[in-house]
Amino acid sequence: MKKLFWSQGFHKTFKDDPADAEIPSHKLLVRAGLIKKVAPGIFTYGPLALRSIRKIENIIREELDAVGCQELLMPMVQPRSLWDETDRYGIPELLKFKNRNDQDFCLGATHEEVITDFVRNDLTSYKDLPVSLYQIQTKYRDEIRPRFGLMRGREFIMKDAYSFDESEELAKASYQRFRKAYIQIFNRLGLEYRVVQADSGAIGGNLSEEFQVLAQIGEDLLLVSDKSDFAANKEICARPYLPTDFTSIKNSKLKSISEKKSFETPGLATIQDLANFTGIDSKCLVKSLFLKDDKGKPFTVLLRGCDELNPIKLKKVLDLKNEAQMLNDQEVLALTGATSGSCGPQGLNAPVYADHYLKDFEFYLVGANKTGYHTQGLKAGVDFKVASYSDIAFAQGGDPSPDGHGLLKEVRGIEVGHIFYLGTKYSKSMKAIFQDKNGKTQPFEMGCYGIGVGRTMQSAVEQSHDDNGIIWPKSIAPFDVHLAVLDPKSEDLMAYAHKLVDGLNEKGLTVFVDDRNERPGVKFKDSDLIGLPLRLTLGQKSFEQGQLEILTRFDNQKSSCDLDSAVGFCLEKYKQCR
RNA sequence: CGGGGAGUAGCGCAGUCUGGUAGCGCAUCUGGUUUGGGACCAGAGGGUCGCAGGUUCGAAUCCUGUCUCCCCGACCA
Repeated sequence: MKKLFWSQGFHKTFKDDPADAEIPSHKLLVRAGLIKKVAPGIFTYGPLALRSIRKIENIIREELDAVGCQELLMPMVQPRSLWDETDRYGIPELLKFKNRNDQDFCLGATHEEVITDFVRNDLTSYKDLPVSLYQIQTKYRDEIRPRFGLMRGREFIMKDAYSFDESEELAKASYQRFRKAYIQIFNRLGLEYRVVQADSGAIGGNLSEEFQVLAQIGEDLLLVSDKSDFAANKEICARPYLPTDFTSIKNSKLKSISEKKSFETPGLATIQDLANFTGIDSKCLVKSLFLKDDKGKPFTVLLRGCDELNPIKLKKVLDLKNEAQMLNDQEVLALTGATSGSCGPQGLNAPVYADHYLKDFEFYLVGANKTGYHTQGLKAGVDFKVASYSDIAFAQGGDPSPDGHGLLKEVRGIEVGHIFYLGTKYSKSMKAIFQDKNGKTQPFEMGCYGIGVGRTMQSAVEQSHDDNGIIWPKSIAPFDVHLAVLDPKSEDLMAYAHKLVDGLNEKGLTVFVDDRNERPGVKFKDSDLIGLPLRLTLGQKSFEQGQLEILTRFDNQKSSCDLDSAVGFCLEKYKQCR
């Protein structure tokens, strides 16, 4: 549809913010009538929202088609049997149900199983590779807590793509092709974003990047270099080793901690307490954490006092199935004989894993394993054994960038895209194999690639709005032009409006015409709220003077032109829009 | 699941403490006056006050139970 006359269609806007919305983009999408909640995390997309979604989808289609990816459509309802093959039916996000024959099904939360099943047995030769396929489809994930409108929904539109290759090297080449296509896509969408290193999470694999739209309300914490394009999700951001400056020990009232002795430290519970008590900077102190692995076996983790344990890094270093759990107070007491705050690594029946920043710690000042006491002068390797030194703490803003260029700063992002190299995780468990050049059977090397379509739309709104409403990037605006006809009862005016719309349509611009019997103020407010790139105002007064007024929404600048040359003028103005 | 808050007209809310038979703004409909930044006047429609039970002459209001929604956290392919 190239044009829409409001009085003939259904569209509703609202003055009040919805009570359940917290962030601007959510409020604006609801107020502008684009989306309406049906149940938590489940929305109806109104006609205008759908137009924007279709534009996003089409940009995705064009760029993926350009790299040889084929579109298909998989079912939303999936049989349990497929998920049992990969042992993923237990994932709590799956919405499960039975049919009348008591057979188990779930709603598609992702489609690795279905796509792998689609190609196996039919894609059998290396000669047919590489293959990549994508779909744009509604997914359902039974999120614990949906929020922020389309940002974290239960039902959401997603583009998911999958690649199949004959070797790791070629799979990684496919990954890079998708990466490039994604960059094209997000550039065309007009979003401010970063490509960040990411955790591959439960989906598996070991090469993974996220496309993060930068926004204050983003749920993800990112670390980005101020000097290079390095960026990583804080969850996994590496932390280059740096030696610690120990001068605060000399300047403290202890002067030195090399002499081995215990002393009373009543009531100290945190590292900050100990730092205040001793006058030593927390970065020269060591915190001892006590955790247990999958099997409940306890172990000790040592970090600098100023650092925070990163459970995802720890999980990888220790090759755990799940993230390690902290011991509770009773368990700590049972293990160390002291209450937490007075515990250390020495003399325990629990292996010790230390952060690599502790490598140059000559003497440790830690809890004495006796409530209310600390011990100084302990030496790693003498008083306790360290199983490994590795990077297990969170990187933070101000740390050096792992790529050696600049310092990291913390920003927030909305994950709108995610690309993974999967390896053979799914192809192996589902026996999806092909014959290579030597006639040997091999499992496919796979990759998977997602884009949250609705989330992308809302991210654009989050990134581009003002107090009065949305400011659509023109690449995804529901219509290109908002034509406010102030006096729709005037036949002359409406006749001109029709002519103008036809002229604009001919030049490829789509037009949303506000021809309602409303007062001008209402129309201006609604046009600001809906936020199409160009607003044309057609009123009786200016019409009689032969003038048409034009406002570019992105900078709210007004100009006007002769009625006769309006189409050309609009085209010029449209070009200036972002 | 833990902690907090809330369910009253399509939307946003007051009324609940102190029980007396439901109200305001927006939206909707009718008539009129208006008409370049969310108009005004007059009138109208629309609510078993989340649900169930109890107390009471009488319950939106008090008691018990239950369901749902929102926020913070845990989770997140």
